[in-house]
Formats: sequence, structure tokens, C-alpha cells
Amino acid sequence: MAHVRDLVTRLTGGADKEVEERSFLDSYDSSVFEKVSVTTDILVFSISDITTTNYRKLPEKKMSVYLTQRTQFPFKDKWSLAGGFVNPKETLVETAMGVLKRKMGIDELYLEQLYTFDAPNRDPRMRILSVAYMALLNRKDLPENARQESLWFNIIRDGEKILLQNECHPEIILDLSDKQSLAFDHADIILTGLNRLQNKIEYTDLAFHLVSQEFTLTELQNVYEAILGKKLLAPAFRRVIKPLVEATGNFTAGSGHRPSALFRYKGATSALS
Amino acid sequence: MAHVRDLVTRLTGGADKEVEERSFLDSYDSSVFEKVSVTTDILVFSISDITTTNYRKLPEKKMSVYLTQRTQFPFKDKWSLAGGFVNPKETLVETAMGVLKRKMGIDELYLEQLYTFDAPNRDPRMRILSVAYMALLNRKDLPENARQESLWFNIIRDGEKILLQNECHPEIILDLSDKQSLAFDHADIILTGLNRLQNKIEYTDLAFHLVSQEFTLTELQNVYEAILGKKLLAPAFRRVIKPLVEATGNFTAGSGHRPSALFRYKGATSALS
DNA sequence: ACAATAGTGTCTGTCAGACACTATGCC
DNA sequence: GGCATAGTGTCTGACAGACACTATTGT
Repeated sequence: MAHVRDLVTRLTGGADKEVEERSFLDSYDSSVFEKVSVTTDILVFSISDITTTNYRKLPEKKMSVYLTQRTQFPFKDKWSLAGGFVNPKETLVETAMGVLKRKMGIDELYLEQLYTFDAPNRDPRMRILSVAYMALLNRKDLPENARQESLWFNIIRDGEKILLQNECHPEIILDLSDKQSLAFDHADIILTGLNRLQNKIEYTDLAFHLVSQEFTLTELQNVYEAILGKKLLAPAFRRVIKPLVEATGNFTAGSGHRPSALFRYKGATSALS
Repeated sequence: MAHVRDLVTRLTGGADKEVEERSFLDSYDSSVFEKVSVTTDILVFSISDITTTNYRKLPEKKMSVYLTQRTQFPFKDKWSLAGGFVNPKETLVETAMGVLKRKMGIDELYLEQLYTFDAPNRDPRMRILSVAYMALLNRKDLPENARQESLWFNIIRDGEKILLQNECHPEIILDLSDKQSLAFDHADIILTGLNRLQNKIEYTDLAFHLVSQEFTLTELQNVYEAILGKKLLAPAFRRVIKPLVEATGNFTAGSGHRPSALFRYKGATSALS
């Protein structure tokens, strides 16, 4: 094969540089510069249903984060984001998807690069660079075990403070303003992601990744409210969101009140605001 | 010193884990996971004055990008962003600032992390991860040589196309939609940065990094127009920007028309819109 | 009947877009 | 004087915030 390319470049003329470049590459010593350890940490967001006692009331929605408890040093027993070392033969996205597949058994979800964290002492072992990703998913798309596992933490706001409360064990509470409450700099990563989400939700269609294919407008509004941390007015919300969705013709039922129309996302017609 | 920490942790109780963690760290083999080569590329934006023939007219403002021509393989002779390999002992920001100091002789400017690029074949030598940074500066803050050098390219829009035109040699034109027109994936990096800037300019104070300490409102408006690529209406622009600036009491002079009041940035009173 | 949510109509104040107008220095 | 820009006043239409109102189910 090499001969063919040689020939082609020679025939197309002015190929001296290309030949020279190839010989340079052949003799390149990749160890000239010291390499760095790189990991990926994945911040997985979803929305939790908090079922209330009253049969009539709708479940309360909260933003939630998927964490795992570390089984090894460093930071043994502390809660941390899912993550893993980057294999030099994989893309960062491939590494991240691999981690999600192994930990949660999911292989399709929204994933976007968040930020690259490189504080010198973020890992006590050595200098490790972490490229953080943010994932959004609907809890119903998960296999049963990953959905029920006690690894989801609800984001609750207490004045200035932002707390993570374990869904199954409400007594487990992590304070994001205390960097020590999570392993590594994962408290920072979560805050960065939360911030990114709050900004982007206003001018992108990110919210639709957090609901099912068919959803009621109230559900969708709850997602916006959970992310922004404030109540919205229904008429205004519907005015803005209506151009982005279309009715499926289906309705909810058995909810102890007027049924709600189900909508689906109607693609990227235009920007939100 | 180790004895003291040992003692302290033992006295404070429940310190078994800490002792265990330290012994783990002491024996940790950092070569367990294969490492990766990492570089930083810095996308430096500024605004260029394009002086017109008419003495009365104001200079036309364009966004501009700082590029260097590669002297070595790979991509010898192609234009590329300033950048360099990351020394494992430095922060990414430190590496980036070092590059800027060496290349442009500047050591204070706005710098923000842009994105981490990791396409497998972005560098023909091997897998190299690049953490891209975006820098904003005012051309007047540069030492004379870096200001005049023919390394600045103006961003000009030609319909859908985005072109880079060398300031000193207008015949040198690079087409950003053609990935091959710049070294590595630097065309992508520039487009990503341009996009980021266009988004953030609307809800942040980034624009002020591109003008001098004292500036006229028309200058500031020109910056917004250059970034957004469209004309704005002066009255509306002034309404929005006025709360963010304060008059210095100084005025421009000798410009062949009515003098213009000079303003300065009045800190982060609140968001823009 | 009634609790609880679904969904719509409409008023109002704010603000961006638009245009017209006045102000001022330098050749 | 007149060119070119600086800077302001004000009208208008669009639209977010706000509230009131009607609709519909399961117990």
C-alpha cells in the first residue's frame, strides 16, 4: 500500500513535503514529552419522582445525581462520580460510554463534555487530569436495578447551600459547598454541571432528554422548575414551549383529576427564547 | 514530620482508614494505567482596527485571531494556533500562559478553558489530547512586535463561509469550513471558540476584555457587532449597556467630528440582559 | 360534592426595534 | 458650511408576568 501512496503523491506533483512529512512521522519518538494520566468522570443527571402520600397529588420532581461509593483507596468509602482511566486507544466519549454501560447498563443517552479538571492535588496519588462529561437520562430508560439502586441523590437547596440527599436513605446527606464531602474534586464537578445545565436549559432543548418520549406539559415544566430551582407560571411556560412540541393524541388516566394530554418533542424548529 | 501526623490522627480517633490510605498511596504504582500525551492550544481573539482612507471615518473593527506558521512537521508551513505540550508538573493554565508569554510577550489577559479535543487522528504522530483555551485581549496591551507582526487574521464572513484573512498580506486567506486549511483540527477549535464567544457575549461581560480601560460606547458597540456579525441599533445598545459602565469625564478629540465620551467598566453590578 | 390538576383568555407593564431628531468638532 | 459621528427622545409592537376563569377526572 505504501508504494501506491508514494506513487500517487509523486504523480500529483509538489509532493516533496508530503514525503518528507511521512519520513518524519515514521521516525517520530513519541516519548519526547512526558505523558499524563487522564480519567473521565461522568456526571449523570436525571429527574426523580418523589411519590407523595396523597393519591391525588402528582409526584414531586427533583434533579438527581448518580453516585457510587468508592471501594478502594484513595477516598475509600466516599461517594464519587462514575469514572475511569482513559485507555489511549479509546476516544474520551467511548471511555465514558463504556463506564456507563458497565455501571448502569445503559448504552444510549445524551452526553456532552463538561470541563477538564486539572488541579494539581485533585488526586493524592499523582497528577491526574479528568475530562468530565455530563449525561442526561430519563430514569425509565434504565434497567430495573440501576433505577432502584440507592445510588441516586436528590439535589435539594437549603438557602445558599446545595445538598445531595440519598433517595433511599434520606439520612445520607452530602453538602456540595464542603469540598471534602465527596471524593476528589467531584463536588466541584457537580456544581459546574449544575451551572451549565441551568444556563443551557434556557436556550437549548436539553430538557427533553430528561423526560420520556411522551410527556405531559406539567411534567416538562417540573423538569424546568427542578433545574432552575424556582416555580414557573404555567400559561407563560406553555406559550413558550408549545412551538417545540406536538400532541400525540394520547392522554394520562387514573390520576384522580382531569387527564393530561401527552406531547412529544417536535425537533429543532428554532431556538427556545 | 510523619510521626506527628501519625500521632495526631491516632489521638483524634477513627484514624485507621487514614493510616491505611497513606500506606496505600506510598506503595501506589503510577504506571498501572497507560498515560496520554496532552497539549494546550490557545485561541487568542482580539479586535483589529482597519484604518480607512477617509480621515473622518472611524476605523472598521473586525474580530481577529492570532496564528503562527508551523516551522516543523507535522503540518509544516501550515498556520496553527499557539500551543505546546503540557509538562506534568504544570497546571494547564500555567502551560497556556507560558506559551503566550514566549510567543507574544504578554502575561496578563483573560483566559478561559474552551474544550478538550480528542479525535483519534487529530495529530498524525500519535494520540494527542488537546485542551483548548480561549484568550481575549486588547491589541494595545501587546508589546509593539506582537501587535504589528503579520500573525493576525481577521475573521470575515462571506455568506455561510467564515474566512480568515491575514492583516498584512490580504492575499493569504484561510477557509474555516475546509478543515485542511489549518494544522491539526485547529479550524474546529476556532469555530468552537467563535461560537462560545457569540453565546457568552450576550449574558456576560466578556466584551470588556477586548477594549481598552477607557473606551467610547461606539467602540464597545463595534466589538459586539464584530463578534455577532451584525449591526446593532445604537439607542437600544446604549440602554442595555449603560448600567454596566460609568463616564470617566474624558473625551476623544481630533477626530473630525463631535468628540465622544470615554467610559470605563463598572464591575459586575448584574447580568447584561 | 370536592380535591386536585389541566388548560385557556386576557390585561398590563416592560422592553427591544425603529426612526427622527439634536449636538458638536474639524477640515 | 457641511461631513461624519455622538447622543437622546419617543412611538410601537411583541411578549413575559400575573391573575382569573373554565374543564375534567376519581373517590
